[in-house]
Formats: sequence, C-alpha cells, structure tokens
Amino acid sequence: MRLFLEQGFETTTVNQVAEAAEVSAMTVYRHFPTKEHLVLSDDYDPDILELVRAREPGEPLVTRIGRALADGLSRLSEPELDLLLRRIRLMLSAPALRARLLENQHATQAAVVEALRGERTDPEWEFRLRICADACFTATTAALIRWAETDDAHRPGELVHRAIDYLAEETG
Amino acid sequence: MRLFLEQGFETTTVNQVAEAAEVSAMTVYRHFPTKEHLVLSDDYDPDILELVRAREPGEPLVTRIGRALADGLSRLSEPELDLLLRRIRLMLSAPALRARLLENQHATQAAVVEALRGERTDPEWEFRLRICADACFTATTAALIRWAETDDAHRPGELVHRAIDYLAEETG
DNA sequence: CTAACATATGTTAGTCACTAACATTTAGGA
DNA sequence: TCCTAAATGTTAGTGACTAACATATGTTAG
Repeated sequence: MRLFLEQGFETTTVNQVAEAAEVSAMTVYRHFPTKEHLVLSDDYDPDILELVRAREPGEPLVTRIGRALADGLSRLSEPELDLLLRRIRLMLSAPALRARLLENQHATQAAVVEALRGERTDPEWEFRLRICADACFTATTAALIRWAETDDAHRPGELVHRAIDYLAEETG
Repeated sequence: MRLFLEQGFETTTVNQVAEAAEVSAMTVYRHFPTKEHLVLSDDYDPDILELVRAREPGEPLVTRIGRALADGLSRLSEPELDLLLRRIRLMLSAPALRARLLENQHATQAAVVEALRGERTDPEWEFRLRICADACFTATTAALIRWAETDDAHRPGELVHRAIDYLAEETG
C-alpha cells in the first residue's frame, strides 16, 4: 500500500513490493494470486452477510440489502474508514484495479444471494435476488466513489442510505 | 471471434489472431488497445442514448433508462442477437473479459448520465443519475447473463423489462 | 507522371505479470 | 537428532503489451 500510494499502482512492480517486504517475488505470488489482490483483498463479507440476515425477512429486498450495507459502513471505526478511503482512491487511479473491484463485488453479491435464497430455488426468484443485490451494491459503490472524490465531510453510510432512497423515488 | 470460440479466450494468443488476420501482432494492437477489446468493442452507445432521450422527461429515472435499454434489445435483429449471445457466452468464460465488460458498461453509463444531466449540474443530481443508471445497467447485464446461461426461448428485451419491474416491486 | 508527404504496417528489442519445475531452507514432532 | 512437511528461493520460460525505428502504401500537389 505504501509503495502504491507513493509512486502509483501501475508504475510499481511486484518485484519492488517483494523487495520492500524482504521476500522473493515468487513468495508474493504465493500469497496473492495477482498484483491487484495486494490492494483488493478484504474480509468484509462475513459482516455483510450477518447484517443482511439480521434484518426483517418481510422487507422489500432492495431495502433489506441496501440498509444492511449502509449500516455496515456506519459501523466502521475511524481508522478502518481511513484505510478504506485510501484503497478506494487507489482503485480509482488504476483501470486494472477498477475492473477487479467489480469482480470482488460480484463475489460478495453471490454470497448475499446465497444467504437470501432460502428454500426457494426457482430461477425466477434467483433472478429477482440478483437484480436487487446488483442495484444495492452498485449504489454502494457509487456512494463510496462520491465519498472518495469529494472532500466533503459526508459519512459513507449516510451516502449509501441516501442512494437507496433515490432508487425508491425514481422507480415507477 | 472464431479462434476464441474454438479454442478459448485465454489459450488463444494475440499472435495467433494476427496470423489468422494476416497481419503482424503490432497491427492488432494498433487497432485494439488490449486483447479484451477484440471481443468487447461494440457501438451500441449512440442507439442507447437516442432511446433514452426519446422517452418522456417526466418519467422516473429508473423507468426511463430501464425501458430504453429493454426496447433497444427488443429492436435487435436475429443475427445481431446471435452475435451478442456468442459474445456474452465468451465473456462469461474468461475472468479478464468479465472484468472489462463492466468497464465498458461504465463508459456507456457515463454517456447516459451526460445525456440526462441537462441544465442541472449540482452534484446531488449527478449522484442520483449515477445510482439509477447503475441499477438499470446491472439489471440489464443480469438479464443478459440469464439469457446466455439458459437455453430458454426467452427474449432478452422481455427479461430486462421484467428485471426493471422486480426493482420497482422490491423497493420500499 | 512524379515528387512529397501522411498514414498504415512491419521489425526488433525490451518490460513486466505470471507460471512451472526444481532446489533449498525452516519449523515441529517422533 | 532425525525426519517430514511447509514455506521460501532460483531459474527459465510464456505472453501481453510498449517504444523506436524502418518500410510500404496511398494521396495529393506540381
């Protein structure tokens, strides 16, 4: 992270990272499958799943997933937010990272869909879940990007909250 | 496309593509910035923009963008759908392609946001536009993926239509 | 018809992410 | 202390992509 922030993601080679960590390049690849994973690996998934499960099953899906994501962000501590902010800024700076970010999102989303599938296994319900999870996750991403781009004192959780509201307002 | 479909995307080298096209590898790179662009470049953007602009300005944003996308798909001819289907199947087969697909989407989305910005330039309106465009585009992608995965006789336009409906139903 | 110029293409050599195969070290238990 | 398994290192390679320079090809002016 230090090297990437100092000299940029693309201009930093894996060898440099390896040297800085005092290991060989090969060792880096054994711990992180790609260079992008050095930035992107996190472990928010379990918390997100718990928050989604904890909400009322009767709620509309978008509300349920969206509010869970917003609450999860609101619960992060100041240093956690700092790290998140730096990671997001980095992601925005490199196309390769932006691309992988969305792949990551997809994995978390799959877990959420899995958690909400319940007994219903028909493809139509699966489809509906995917649509709603997609909308919530992209709304969250958009909110985080706005948070990272502006120097406002916005709290990310509140931005996500608002994003979900907009979705409700702009739906016929 | 032929080579990629025959032997897979990752196992086909750019050199092979160049040979098949009877040019040098360098020439390939001058026409397509990356290997992924060989599959991903399309020119649907102008049509999408026109369809979005053509709809009632009074409509909720999700309806407006979502229906425009659904209509655009409904309007494609049989051979165009065939090509689209093959491209989507290919994208689903290679992680690198999946990632870039989302980058592509982002570009089209930016154009839609641009088109709908109008006179309002405040960041809050921009934010709202992004949220809605995101939701519609990911819903479309989910619909296309479902279309490509199942061998049902579903029409993609109709699937997108239904996806947008789900979004409306699951919103509080 | 040709000279001049721009544009498209080819060639070569290089960087860097990533992989495979094998060698070496390190750590922990019998 | 020996043995085994896991972690790390080394080397050599592949393949996407870039930079620099050379060549061809087409286009317009004289």
